[in-house]
Amino acid sequence: MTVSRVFSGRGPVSDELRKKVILISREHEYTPNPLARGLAGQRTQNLGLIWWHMHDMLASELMIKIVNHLQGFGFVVNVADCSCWAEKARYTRILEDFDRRRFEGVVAQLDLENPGESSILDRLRRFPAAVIATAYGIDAPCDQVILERRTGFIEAAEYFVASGRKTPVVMGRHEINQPKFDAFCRTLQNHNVPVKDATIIELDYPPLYTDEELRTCVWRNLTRRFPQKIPFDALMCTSDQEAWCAIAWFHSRGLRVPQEVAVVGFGDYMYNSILTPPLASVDRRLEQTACAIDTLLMNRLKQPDLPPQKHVVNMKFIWRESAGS
Amino acid sequence: MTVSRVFSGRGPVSDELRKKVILISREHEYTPNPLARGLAGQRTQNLGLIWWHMHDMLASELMIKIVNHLQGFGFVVNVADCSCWAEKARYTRILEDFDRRRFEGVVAQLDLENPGESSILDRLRRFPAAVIATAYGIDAPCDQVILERRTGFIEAAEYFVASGRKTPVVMGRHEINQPKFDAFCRTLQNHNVPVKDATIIELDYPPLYTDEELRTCVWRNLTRRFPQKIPFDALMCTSDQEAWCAIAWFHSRGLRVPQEVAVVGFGDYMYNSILTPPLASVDRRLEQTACAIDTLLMNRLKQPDLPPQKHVVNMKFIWRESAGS
DNA sequence: CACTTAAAAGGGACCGGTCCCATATCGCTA
DNA sequence: TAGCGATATGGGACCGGTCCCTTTTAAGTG
Repeated sequence: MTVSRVFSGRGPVSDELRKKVILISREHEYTPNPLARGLAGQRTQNLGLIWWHMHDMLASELMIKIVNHLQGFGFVVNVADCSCWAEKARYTRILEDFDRRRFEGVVAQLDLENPGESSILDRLRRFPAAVIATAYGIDAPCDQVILERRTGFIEAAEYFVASGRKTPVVMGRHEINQPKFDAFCRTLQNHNVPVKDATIIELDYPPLYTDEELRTCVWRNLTRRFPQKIPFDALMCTSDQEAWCAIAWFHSRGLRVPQEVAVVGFGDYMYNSILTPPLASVDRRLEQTACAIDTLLMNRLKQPDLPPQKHVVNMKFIWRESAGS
Repeated sequence: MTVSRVFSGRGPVSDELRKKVILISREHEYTPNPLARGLAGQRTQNLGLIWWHMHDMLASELMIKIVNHLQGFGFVVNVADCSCWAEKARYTRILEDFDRRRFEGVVAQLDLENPGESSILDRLRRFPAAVIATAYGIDAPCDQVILERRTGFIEAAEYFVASGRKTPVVMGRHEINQPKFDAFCRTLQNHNVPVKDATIIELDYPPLYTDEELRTCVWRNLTRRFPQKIPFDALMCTSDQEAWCAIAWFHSRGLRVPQEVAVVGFGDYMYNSILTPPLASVDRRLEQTACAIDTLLMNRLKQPDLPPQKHVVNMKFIWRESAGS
């Protein structure tokens, strides 16, 4: 009937009648039933958001920002979490459910590095989808925002060199950080700083860890590797936590930060400007990332046939006193 | 038709026919359409989760835990955020939308202290709802989990007294923390420790603040109030951030923590066991809170006519070195 | 004023389930 | 074997919209 035209906005209705409909429906507190709408037409005003693991500050903060933005566009956002890394099947099942529920679009956090994701990508392709990827140059058949973490390492390395450090090193878990280590080392080489085995300090804590475990791991590795004197004058870490642990260890050795060792963290989570010394870090650019995701998804909804878009967000070095001057 | 019976589980079907239906539907990859189901029956398998402001670590972590649990029960969770404190209208509008979409239940974070919430409560009552409340003894007509923060303050005060501190004080934003201050002071009095004006150090930073602003505020207030010697030997704070700022200030004055001042934070966010001195704090009991919410909501869905339930979660003092011994 | 043409309004099938009720099936007793 | 009740199955209206197509209305033209 005509009422449908008024509320959906498609099809011609005379101004006079439209006003009458609106008036009457307001009287009766009528609003279209979203379920019926979804069943008949295809617009459910529902979006899905699926995350590999939300228990991660980047993930959760980002999620909240995205939810907030998408809400602003009038969507209802359904959140799903696949915290078990191993369970690819669960991820797929959730996507299937999204499909059944006729969600209009999906925001997915995905590790495109992992070749096993292809079955997920297949399903994802059925929606207008925007993927947050941590991959390095992989072509997925959907829109993606790429979190380029390496820029943080490059900028830190450059800062170290520029401020006269002779022997910068980098520390972190090896498995997931190799590309960042490479970027760091390459930058040093580009500035004629020799890269040795000792330039990379590998940590071996598990993917899910307590602060206590992290602390023990950092102290153990540093103590084992450098029982006497430390052969470096600048340390880049893959997280702020690691950086704080390292600083505590340096202090326990009587080393001053940044005079004797410069330290830079990664992520810029919190407390960095509160504690002493204020910790230099790398800003994750959450706001930009969230905006990029939203824009990509909204554009895709408007123009489904656009070729896949790619948006790179470069994370940025933030100077604070721990980096020295 | 019979298929509906098989999938919905209500109504009698012979085993033979049931097997046949399942077999065939598997062949055709058939699964019931949730939208149609919601439209006809009333079970949408949708839950709503509405938060006053998610940009808050307690809120976001809690939300993630709850989403995770509820997912486990086969629900799809819709997340909504009303970050603007002032906008009560928005909250109500979102609840109306939940209603229209026939959500089966709602988890709501709400500040029951605020008398203006009654219109929200009215709407909330239409659903099976579980409310996370920060209120002190208010009776709402729905299930609630009450986050009892005061226990943390009471336990800290008791610890201070027991460990021989003579002049403990408490610090924080006045507006929202008065009940906690009261609990702290009352505990001191119960142990015959005199409470003076100086026992409460009020901070005046805004509800939304940067780390920088917080730091400045703490330093300014401490410096202004205690230009010479500090008249206390133990400090309880309303957040870990405040505690770290205070510790930094004490260090700048040459005071040792915990020897000359014991310090306890609140929230036990992160880094507390990594940094020096390890910071005593109060655990927010997120896991318990999330479980309580889930249980309450699931029970309510099963038995809608149960009288409103109330579950109190007591936050708990966590000893670490900064509290002294 | 008759005649074309476009815009506005309404009719009815359909989306894919659930639910009430009528009918079919079956075993059991009298 | 007719009669009965309980369980199984199928029919049809309905939930509340959208969309295609037809009919009505209004405006524009020779």
